[in-house]
Order: sequence, then C-alpha cells, then structure tokens
Amino acid sequence: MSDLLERLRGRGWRLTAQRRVVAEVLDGDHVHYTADEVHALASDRLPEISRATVYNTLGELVSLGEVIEVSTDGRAKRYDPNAHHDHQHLVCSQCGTIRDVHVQGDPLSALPEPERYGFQVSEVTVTYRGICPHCNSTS
Amino acid sequence: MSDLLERLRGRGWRLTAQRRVVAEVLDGDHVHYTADEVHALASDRLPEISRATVYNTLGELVSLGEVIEVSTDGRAKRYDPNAHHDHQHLVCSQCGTIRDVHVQGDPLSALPEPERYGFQVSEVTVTYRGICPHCNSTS
DNA sequence: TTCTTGACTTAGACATTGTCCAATGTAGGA
DNA sequence: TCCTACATTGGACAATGTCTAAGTCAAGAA
Repeated sequence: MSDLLERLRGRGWRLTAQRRVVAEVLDGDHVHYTADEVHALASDRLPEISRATVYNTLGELVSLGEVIEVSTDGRAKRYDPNAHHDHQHLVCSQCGTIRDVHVQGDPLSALPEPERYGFQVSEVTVTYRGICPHCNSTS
Repeated sequence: MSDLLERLRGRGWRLTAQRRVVAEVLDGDHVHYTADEVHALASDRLPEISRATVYNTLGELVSLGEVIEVSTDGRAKRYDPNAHHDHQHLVCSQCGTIRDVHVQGDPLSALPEPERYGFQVSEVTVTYRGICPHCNSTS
C-alpha cells in the first residue's frame, strides 16, 4: 500500500491528503467499489473531499495501471485495485457481489486467427455469472 | 424476422406499430445499436414513437431472450439480436465497433470447481479488445 | 361491424452516474 | 519562506435510463 504511494510519487504524483485517502480506501483484497462508494468511504476520513476529486483520482489510478475499471452491469463502474495479478470476475446475478477468479489457460488463445478479422487483439475480459451461495440459500 | 414477430405474438404480445418498428430496426447481422440509436432509426419510420416505448420494448425483448444486452464500455448498453447463436464480442478500443466472434471450446469449463466458491455458475461472457483494421490504418 | 377493456404508448419529470469549469487552495522545489 | 504549477472544490451540465398519469388502441366478444 505504501508501496503504491511510493510508486505514484516516483511517477511525479503530487501527494495530497485526498489522493492518499482514496488510495487507502482501495487497499485490500476483493475490493470492487463504485466511485460513489469510494467517495462515501473517503468522506469518513476526510469529510470535505469532493466527488470530482474522487473521479479524477480514480481516473488517474486507472491510467497509471494501478487500478482496473470493471463494468459488470450497465450501472456504475467499479474499481479493482488487484491490477498486478491477472484475473477474471465472477458476479452474482442477484446481489451483484463480485469475486476475483483465476481461469485455466489463456482466454486470448481461444480466439482463432480467422475470428480476429484483422484486429490487433490485445486484451480479453471474462465475466462469469451465477448465483452466490448466500443468495442461493435465502431464496 | 417475421418469425420473430410470430414468436412474440405466440407469447401473448400485443402487436403494435411501435413494437414492429423496433423489431425491424434490430433485424440483421452484426447489429449492436444503443437504445438511442434504435430510437433514432425507429423514428425514421414512425416519427412519433417515444423513448420510453423503445426502452420498454428492448427490455421485453431481452426478458424474452430474443435480444441480448451488451455493455462493453461503461456507456450506453447495446442490443444484439443474435441471441440464438452462442457467440462472444470483439471490440475496437478506439472506435467502439463490435463484431460477433466464436471461440474454441466452452469458456465455462475454463473455470475450475475450486474457483467457483459455491456459486451456481450459469453464464459467461468473453469480450476481446483490440484495434480494428480501419483504426489501425488511419493512425 | 362495433364495443369493451386491459394492455400499450406518450411526454415529461425525475434519478443515477459521470464530466467540466472557474475560482480557490496547497505541495514541494527554489 | 515564497512561488507557482498542479490539485481541489462546488455546482452546473451531460448522458443514459426509469417512472407515472393520462390518453390510445389491438384484438377478442357480441
């Protein structure tokens, strides 16, 4: 975590209280907050932080490759700090919970050359959907 | 296409001019319009059709499994009438163009049991991203 | 054919999520 | 300590989607 702040400073980031708080909120495993959730959590520690700053900071973290933007439904994007370990997502169709998962093999290789239509394919995201144990037991 | 209208009528759909026009707009291969695009195209044929009706009709077509909802970016959802042939999507990261593609093997089987965390996994979407030939040549 | 009725459509208000801008504040180097 | 370029703020605005009350109409009944 302090690693992250150090890396960012190394890249010329000016280290402000707001940015520090946003980075702290995103620290942890299986974190997939929306921008509004990040803003709410950040406000707990720094009440005067503005929405615009949260959006700006999240955008920068994404540009720098420190955080991944995930949009599983058509709703608000979510931000995933687990950017340095290749992974995919498993989403509960009912409650929306997200888990990071790891697949066998490289999904990129499943797309044959003739199915690439001349694209320079560089990235693939796989999203699994189903019912989580909790929703399954309470329905 | 008239197949579609017949199927829908069979399911108790009341056949209105508005629904017919929306269904016609969605007819074809490699169609991935946003709701607003559908509305614009439908308005060409039926100027007084309202946005709400387009949203309603698209929602119904999705519920009935006749159309698939695709959200490749965090922007507007797109509607894909190619619902009866299993396929995935290839998206140009620059211009947003979408192509239907077919992968080798079943992506569902790439997720091992211990990586399912008790979920009843039922669905998987794979989205490939890259630069399309057109954007590649003009950049 | 005409009538009837419940489903459908409409316009516009409203909600959610995200972006932009001008004014103000401040981190960090000189 | 002072400067200044960069960061933050609040609020207006934009894009997309949802909801509601009132009016309209498709299709079965008579």
